[in-house]
Amino acid sequence: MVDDEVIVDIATVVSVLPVSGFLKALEVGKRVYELVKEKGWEKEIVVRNALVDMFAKCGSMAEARSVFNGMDQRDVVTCTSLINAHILNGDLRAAVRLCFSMVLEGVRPNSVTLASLLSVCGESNNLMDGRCLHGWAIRQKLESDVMVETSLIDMYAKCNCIDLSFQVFKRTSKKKTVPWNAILAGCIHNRLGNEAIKLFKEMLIEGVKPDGATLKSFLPAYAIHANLQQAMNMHSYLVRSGLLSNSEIAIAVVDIYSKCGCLESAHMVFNGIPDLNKDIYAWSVIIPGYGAHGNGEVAVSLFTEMVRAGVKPNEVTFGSVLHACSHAGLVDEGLDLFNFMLRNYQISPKTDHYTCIVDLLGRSGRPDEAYDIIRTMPFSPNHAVWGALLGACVIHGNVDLGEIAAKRLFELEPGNTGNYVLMAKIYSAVGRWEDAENMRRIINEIGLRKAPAHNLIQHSRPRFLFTLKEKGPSKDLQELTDGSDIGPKTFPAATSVATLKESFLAQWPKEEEDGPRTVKDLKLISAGKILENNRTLGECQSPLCDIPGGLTTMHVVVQTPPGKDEECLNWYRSSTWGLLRLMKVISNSASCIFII
DNA sequence: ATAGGGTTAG
Repeated sequence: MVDDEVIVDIATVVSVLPVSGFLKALEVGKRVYELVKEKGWEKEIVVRNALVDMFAKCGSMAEARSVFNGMDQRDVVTCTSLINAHILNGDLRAAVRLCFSMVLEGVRPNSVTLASLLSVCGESNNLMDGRCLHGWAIRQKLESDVMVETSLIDMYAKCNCIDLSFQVFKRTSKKKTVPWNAILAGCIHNRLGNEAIKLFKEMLIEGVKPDGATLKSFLPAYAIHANLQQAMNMHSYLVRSGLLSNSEIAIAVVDIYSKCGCLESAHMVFNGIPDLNKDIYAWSVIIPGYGAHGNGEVAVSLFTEMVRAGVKPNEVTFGSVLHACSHAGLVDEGLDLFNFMLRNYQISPKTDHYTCIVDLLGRSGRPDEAYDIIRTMPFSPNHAVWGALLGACVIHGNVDLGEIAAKRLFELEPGNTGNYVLMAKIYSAVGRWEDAENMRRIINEIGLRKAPAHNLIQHSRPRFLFTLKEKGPSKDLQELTDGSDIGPKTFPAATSVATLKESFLAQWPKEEEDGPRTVKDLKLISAGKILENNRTLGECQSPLCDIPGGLTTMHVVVQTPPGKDEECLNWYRSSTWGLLRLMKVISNSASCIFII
């Protein structure tokens, strides 16, 4: 366009900058910046926003910052762009800090801002920050935004709190596809296959149209279930609806048939995928499919086929093919592949790879070599690696190595009686009855102590910052936040409790008479500590609370004049304190608890 | 015409 002397306007540069960002084409972006300066468009906020975003997406934080700092006026897009840049850099703290300074500058975050922050909380399993942001969303009155709801559902599900996802989901309008997709994906993430299938049916009944993402989220439900009849029903639905021509969906079907143990059908669907679309993910479904069912030869030949097709194997693929080898006892193939991985791909083997090799060598009657591998591992072997060696020793009746492995396993998994069982088997096999009896005795002792089994799934119940016992939060809030604190607000950190009480009351406009009269009680979380009358009550674990500049969360009980609760409340809601939330009206005499 | 939620592997 420029070369052809077509007239370029602001819309042109604003359209081309996101493309530069997407392609990480920094040089192009810089040329556009030159053009912008030439034309004198730097004052335009849209243009500068697009520039900030472009530089950030190209990984050039310094230039993004410099454009940002040079702006005399910023809007929510400017800030969100830079927040995303911080997230891209893996710096959530910086992102949140920016979010709060944005509020101080008078720029209100919107659903897009929240969605970005929530999404990173989910990815990093950061439930604490996620909950704080939820609270913040409530106070910003953004919690009913469908985008925020979707992000919340996703965040809670990724933090393994599917119950909270459902609570948010319950409140959505249920008209749009995306929240459904989020809750379906959340169920799958939490391995709730039945629940997902039920929801999918509900979705159809409600008349919500499933899209490609819905099916991609939902199909793994059948892999969890591994019910062949149901799987075939779904398969025929996908054929009839034409959705199977979508390769990603076809790959999901391959996985379903593999999990159902129906490799013939799995392979048939796999063959139906165009070669060009057989990416690393497709191969990573079919190879372990054969591996899991003991057909190592096919798994290895598929692996070879994949490499020949020009798809570069990675850690995962090597893991599956090694597992297939160890499962099928293909010693030479497995060792060859292990060396191939080290030599040709510079992939540093992980614990799973070592487990396979130890298992392979050990079970094929080469336990000494297996032990050599363990000794030369670059990191300390975990229970799986020692377990593979112990298992091999059981097969071959190798007491000495068995004892070495068992000793480590007893330390690593003190509650796992299975290791003692295996050791007892070895002793029995070689006629060391007393030692075997000794193992049996220990197993009983462990049973009596009721030591937690090593493989018990730990439920990740949310830990609360604190709860208000006798004056619990109101029901609707409890439903959403489970009674826990819902997060910090911007407020000077070093303020004393007394000053806070005063300033709280001072918010009420002088000309109004019927305002809150006294602060009955005030609890404060400040700079990571929960304080009451300057005494530390406990640690606040949210990293958001010790952000420089000061963030404070307060619980306040205020005495308001009879009949004036609502009025006082509404005023506080719209006041400069702004981020205020009523927890509970204690009695008719109108004392209230606020969380700020 | 600038920011953007749900979506793949062992």
